Amino acid sequence: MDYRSEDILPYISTDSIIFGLDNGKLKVLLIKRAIEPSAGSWALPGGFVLNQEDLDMSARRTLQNMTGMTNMFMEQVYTFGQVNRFPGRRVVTVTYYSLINYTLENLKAGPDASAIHWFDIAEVPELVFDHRHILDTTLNFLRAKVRTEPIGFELLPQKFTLTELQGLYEAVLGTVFDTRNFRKKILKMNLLMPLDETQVGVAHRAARLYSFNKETYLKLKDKGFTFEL
Amino acid sequence: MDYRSEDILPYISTDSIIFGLDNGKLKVLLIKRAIEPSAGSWALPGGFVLNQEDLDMSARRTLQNMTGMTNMFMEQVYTFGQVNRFPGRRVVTVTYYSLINYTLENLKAGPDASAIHWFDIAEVPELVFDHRHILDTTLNFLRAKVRTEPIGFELLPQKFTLTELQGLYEAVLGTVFDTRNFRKKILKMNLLMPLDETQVGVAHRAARLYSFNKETYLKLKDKGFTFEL
DNA sequence: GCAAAAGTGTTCTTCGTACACCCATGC
DNA sequence: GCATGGGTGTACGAAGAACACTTTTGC
Repeated sequence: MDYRSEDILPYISTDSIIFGLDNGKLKVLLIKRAIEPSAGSWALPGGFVLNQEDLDMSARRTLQNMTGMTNMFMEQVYTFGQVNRFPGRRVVTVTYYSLINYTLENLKAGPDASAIHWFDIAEVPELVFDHRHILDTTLNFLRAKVRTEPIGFELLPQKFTLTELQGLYEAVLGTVFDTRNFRKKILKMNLLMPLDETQVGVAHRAARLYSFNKETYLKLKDKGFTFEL
Repeated sequence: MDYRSEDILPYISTDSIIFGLDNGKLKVLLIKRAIEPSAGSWALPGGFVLNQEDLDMSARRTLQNMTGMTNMFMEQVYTFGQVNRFPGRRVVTVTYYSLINYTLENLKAGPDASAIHWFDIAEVPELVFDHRHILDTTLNFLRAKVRTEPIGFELLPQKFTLTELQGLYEAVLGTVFDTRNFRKKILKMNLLMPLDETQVGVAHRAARLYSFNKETYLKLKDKGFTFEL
């Protein structure tokens, strides 16, 4: 995790907005900076891009170092390059967001951070630089995207109940759906495989589990189908 | 237009995809490179970002130098940063697109270009580096955007006919609309002001002119209205 | 008067929305 | 047996899609 200065692109960083879902709440992963400028403040995880590294790889590396995960869902959002967005020098940052299956285990803060923490999206502390603006922009981007592409599933375990799915959309979009209409709509798309399994260990009627069928989605998409919620 | 090397960010450029509408055809403005690498090839207009210049300003400067226009509609699309996208050195490029009211007058190629030309979107020549990929990505972006935000008007003169408007959407989206349904839908939004003017100099019944009412749109948008075509 | 584009309504189908009760399970 | 969430259908209204003819103007 230590790089020689001749190995990095001095003007370009990537920052990542990592979303997770905990108990029907949308969460975002933040780090506490251990290095100047603004050591001790909360910030989005990120870092400088290496000379021999694609932008996407840079963002993936950040997330991989913290979570150990590879092959996670990740997309570029926007590039912020105001002259004075970063104190003391010019840094343009390319931002990515990621949707991961929320776990508290195995989070590593990394050498540049003294702490790492999941924050409820409604309780994010003050952030360094323009990171609050970046977060807001990304959240709007996510809200638009989640309604027109079936990416929400990335936040859930592979097997999930329809109630969990509805809760995910309610958390991300900040709205409430009618249960009957929501089920009707999502099931009519034929993207969900009903499994011969139900929840276990719940103190009420156990819900049927479903899984998202990505192959079917890709086939339907080719034929002109668009996911829309 | 000549900058000292200490005034530029050596790793970051902006490229612009400039769209215009000519006679119901979507066009894109390209330059012929006058400098190495790949002098003599067609390319997207662009250039390095200055040290004391926001990314948006860099893209605007490019367009301003070519057209003399200021305050044109312009939006960031995506940032391309593959290690080997540019020959010989690492350059990350932030791409913008612009929609302008098509004119052939006053186009200046600038010092880095030996020619400048509007190409029909279906007849774009071979482009340098990854510019073909950038153009394709931007075209997809535009197609998605134009259906959910009233940006298409930027391609038309201030006063236009409904037939011109329909032709614009058909050119951008590559589809055909039913005239009656198109008019019904667009007029019901109440975003168009019918003017007491009609076309002149046409060899058939003169069409009524309309203009887009941006203030009304912004008010409606605040109340939750979304443009959708 | 004819060529060329402007302008206009109705029907049918599809989709969105509103709404309330019984079911299965764990404790 | 009761508390908790799971699961289901129908009726109404709104919006989208299909479709053809008359009007105006320049030449």
